Amino acid sequence: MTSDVDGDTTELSRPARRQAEIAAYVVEHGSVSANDLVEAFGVSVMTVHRDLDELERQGVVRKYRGGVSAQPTSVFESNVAYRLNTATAEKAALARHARAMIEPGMSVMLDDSTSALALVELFEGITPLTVATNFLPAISKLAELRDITLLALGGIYSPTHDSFGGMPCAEAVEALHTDFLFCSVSAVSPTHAFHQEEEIVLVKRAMLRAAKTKVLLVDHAKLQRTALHRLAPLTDFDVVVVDEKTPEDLITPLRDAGANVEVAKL
Amino acid sequence: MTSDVDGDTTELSRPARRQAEIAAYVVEHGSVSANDLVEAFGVSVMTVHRDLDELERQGVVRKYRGGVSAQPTSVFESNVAYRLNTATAEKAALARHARAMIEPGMSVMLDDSTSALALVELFEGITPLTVATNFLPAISKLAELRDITLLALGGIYSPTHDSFGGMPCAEAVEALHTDFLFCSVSAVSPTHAFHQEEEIVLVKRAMLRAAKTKVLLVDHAKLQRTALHRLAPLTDFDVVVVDEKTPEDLITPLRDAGANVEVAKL
DNA sequence: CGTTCTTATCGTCTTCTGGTGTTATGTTAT
DNA sequence: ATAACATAACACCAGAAGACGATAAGAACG
Repeated sequence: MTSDVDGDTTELSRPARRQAEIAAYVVEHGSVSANDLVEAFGVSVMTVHRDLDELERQGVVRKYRGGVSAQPTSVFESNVAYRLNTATAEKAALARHARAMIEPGMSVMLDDSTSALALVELFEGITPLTVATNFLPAISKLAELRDITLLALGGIYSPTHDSFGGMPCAEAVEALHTDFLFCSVSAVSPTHAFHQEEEIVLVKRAMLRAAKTKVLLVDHAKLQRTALHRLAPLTDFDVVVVDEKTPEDLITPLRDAGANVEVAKL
Repeated sequence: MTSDVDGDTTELSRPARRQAEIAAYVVEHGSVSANDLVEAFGVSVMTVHRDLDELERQGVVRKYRGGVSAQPTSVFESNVAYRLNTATAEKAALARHARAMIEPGMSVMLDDSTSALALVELFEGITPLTVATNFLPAISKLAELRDITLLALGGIYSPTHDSFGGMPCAEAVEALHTDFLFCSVSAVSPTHAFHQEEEIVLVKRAMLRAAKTKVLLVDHAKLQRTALHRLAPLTDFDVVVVDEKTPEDLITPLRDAGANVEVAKL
């Protein structure tokens, strides 16, 4: 039996999904041998090793002779493959809601979040548009679109996030000023937004400074989690968008704390 | 009959090749109708339009009702699809020669040239390595490689070159200093390197300032052409690599002018 | 020195998407 | 209004790449 992390199991190719599941399995067990995984997932040793190689490349596990061990769960949680797997329907709803705010001719900044990626899919038709992002999948997609001015935010590539970061990226952000920022984080308390990794926080903070209207996209799973680094108070965002499945009693505290919460329908 | 721009017709997918040929056709005829192209290339109207859309996106032609017209040939010549089509064997040889200069642990900068792209293919095995580039195909490829620190040089995306440029890019370059720069240009005289587009020149100049050892990759076709903007004297480059097919009487003038010319074998 | 684990290489299979034409609908000119 | 042209929306096909396992060669461990 495979340990199903999340309810949602659509989207994403089979190997990628299995890799995410293996990652979860490893995190859960601390450390396991290749043979354990062969049994648990019913694939050949070779395939297991290939999966583990990829996960190691992304920085999620460490390989040693005889098995693998998990890295701190923080990096697992910010792993792209994992994130792509979770709450895709909710993210699509958030993206549609965000899209409605954008008018042709505007400039938009996107962070390296899968929610932002969902938004990119909807850009065709709101042209012309200027989009700045440090997220490689988003960059690749936008490069193929007409009538979109793409401003890539360079920096040091992170295989875990599939995006660019570090000081070079922060500097690139600082040179800009856009109408909108759409971003997401890994955890949201009633008062603040949080993220696990300091490097990412660095870039996100810069982005917050570089945009006029700041929008935070939050699927309801984020509201019950916590993470290490405090990114910013929710009142720093002009809008906080949550999905429809968010229970009322989680929304109220946000509003009480002064956040401007909107609910994305469907 | 299709107008064959260059002797070489390998590499590159069929549609991409046809698009390059269509582009050449349009440049030659100044302006043509879609139906002309249907006859000339033996494909359906729909396909012609799709090709033209793509070429327009790249900035190579302008569409209007009833046909298309050519843009200045300079942009045609710097079109990626076109460049990928030319002298692939020579570029591979140049790349192999360049590869031999690189040792594990070094930092390398690449410009948005197809010669540089050929070099990327050879990077596996020279790890660890730090690579900085503004060329999207190179970035995508490098992102998948292990043990390579990828530093993306962001900026404004150019569909024609499939790379990032402008001031943001130049600034990103200025913040760096690498061991090597491998770059190429569109034309080389006995004394100078040239390029058609000012924006590109801006970035390349910055790159020249940001690297310790500067290597210019030149396939022999470049030696008989000229272009608008003077980029730099050849003596600014530590090495100028030419391919084996270059006639002696084209190499001698370069050496006489003080360039350090090396010939890439095979 | 053998055992266990890992990697390399090959062949097969499948999946998928890129490329295309056809038909139908929309748009712009005259 | 109608003809010419452009786009949109299917559906099809093929080639390529991905995914996987079996086997064999290689490396680390005891």
